[in-house]
Amino acid sequence: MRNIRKGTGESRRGKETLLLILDSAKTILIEQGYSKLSMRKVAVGAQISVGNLQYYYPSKNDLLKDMLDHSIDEFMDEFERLRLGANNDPELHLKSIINFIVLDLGNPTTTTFYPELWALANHDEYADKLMDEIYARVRVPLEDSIMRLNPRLDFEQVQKVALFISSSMEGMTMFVGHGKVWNDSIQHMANIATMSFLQLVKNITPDDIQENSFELANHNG
Amino acid sequence: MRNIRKGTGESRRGKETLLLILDSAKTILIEQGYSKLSMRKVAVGAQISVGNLQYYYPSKNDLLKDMLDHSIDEFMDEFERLRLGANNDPELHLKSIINFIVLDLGNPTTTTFYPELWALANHDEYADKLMDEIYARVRVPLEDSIMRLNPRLDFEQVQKVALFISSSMEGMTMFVGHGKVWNDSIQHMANIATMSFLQLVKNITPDDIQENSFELANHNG
DNA sequence: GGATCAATTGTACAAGTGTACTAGTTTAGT
DNA sequence: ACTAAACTAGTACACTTGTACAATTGATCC
Repeated sequence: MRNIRKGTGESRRGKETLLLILDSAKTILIEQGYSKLSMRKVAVGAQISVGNLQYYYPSKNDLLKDMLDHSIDEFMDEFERLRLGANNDPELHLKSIINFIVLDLGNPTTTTFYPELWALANHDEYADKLMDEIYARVRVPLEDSIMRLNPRLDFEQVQKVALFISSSMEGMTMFVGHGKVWNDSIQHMANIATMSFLQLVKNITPDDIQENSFELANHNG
Repeated sequence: MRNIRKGTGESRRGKETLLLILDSAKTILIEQGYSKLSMRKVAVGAQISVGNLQYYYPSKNDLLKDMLDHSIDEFMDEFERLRLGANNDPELHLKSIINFIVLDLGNPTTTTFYPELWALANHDEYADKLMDEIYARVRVPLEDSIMRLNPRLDFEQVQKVALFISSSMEGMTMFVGHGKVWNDSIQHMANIATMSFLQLVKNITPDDIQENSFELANHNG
């Protein structure tokens, strides 16, 4: 709630409407996509008038910002809980993170919200900055596990392996997410991911990363 | 050009305008996102009148369909060329596919077009069907290589490993794509991907995939 | 029991939207 | 040269959009 009009949403009643608004906006984004998200629809969804909506969020952009913040906080809260209950064994910790993230893709909200965010980030500076922040935070526990499992890597290399693992999991969203063709296989995908990432982390050497590109695209056959 | 009005775009001149239209629409989708894509803007971009645009595409939806078809065909043509020049060695073939796809993510068009498509697929049936078709075709050469590199897997398992590899690469789009924070590391990411996927394909067993989920989320510590 | 400010409503407007429709111009075939 | 079809432009309409604004209700405090 950082983008509301100053001195607003401070009473109990005000806070309730604020949540109704954010919930309505999120629901519309998820069910209909950003192109169908309008102030009027949000107002209807929150069962308030357009004027009242504008009292809280003078512009659509202000609403969008807060909605993104709010939606992402919900995920980060859950993720933080997972971090706190971290296992001392880095391998088990890594496994639990992988399982958590991949299975979370099956959540209907996650399945549709994040692709919207990625598309938005290509044209909206705020969404772009927000994305960087979330995924940087998601990578932290990954980096920690990788570092401990493979001391040969320097931090820059650890970062890149963590980035690979994290982005790799995100990519499954469009295929194993809720309602997607391969949704039934989501647990199998989590298994493959676990096995694959663990082997990667244990066996990768600095040379594997730095290795020069071999020219294949041009002279193959 | 399957969704144009019947008996349209058959003269040389007509075909030219058709391409101008599709190009304009694609440019707007990439530069401004789907929410800003309007018939008027497309007409301006193609330097024709709205009326003329409607002559080719009676409805916005018809235009959208053809635009998606057309944009995807461009990628598939390139990809098909890669397939035809396939190496007999399945390992080299796999490597070349990985390198091609990952490095293609750095293409500005790819970077922004595909996230738009993924978001669209969550709310548009046609985009959803189209996505299934593209990625199924991308998976074919992957499945072929995997099958030859690891005969222990049955076809269903091969499919899942191919799906994992394919979706994994797509996930990098938002991080190493054009203009993204990690774009400089795109070749390193391709290296990690190559190393990781190759090890996965060679070493994975049917048991790794089928394995029951271990319960970690609930009782950790 | 006013005073003060948060919360809510309703209306209004300019700009943009998709699309229907009419009337022209250009092109190609005979 | 005539004709039919392909192509192009322009206008019009009903509807949605974001946002500005005035007016009213509600609650809280001294």
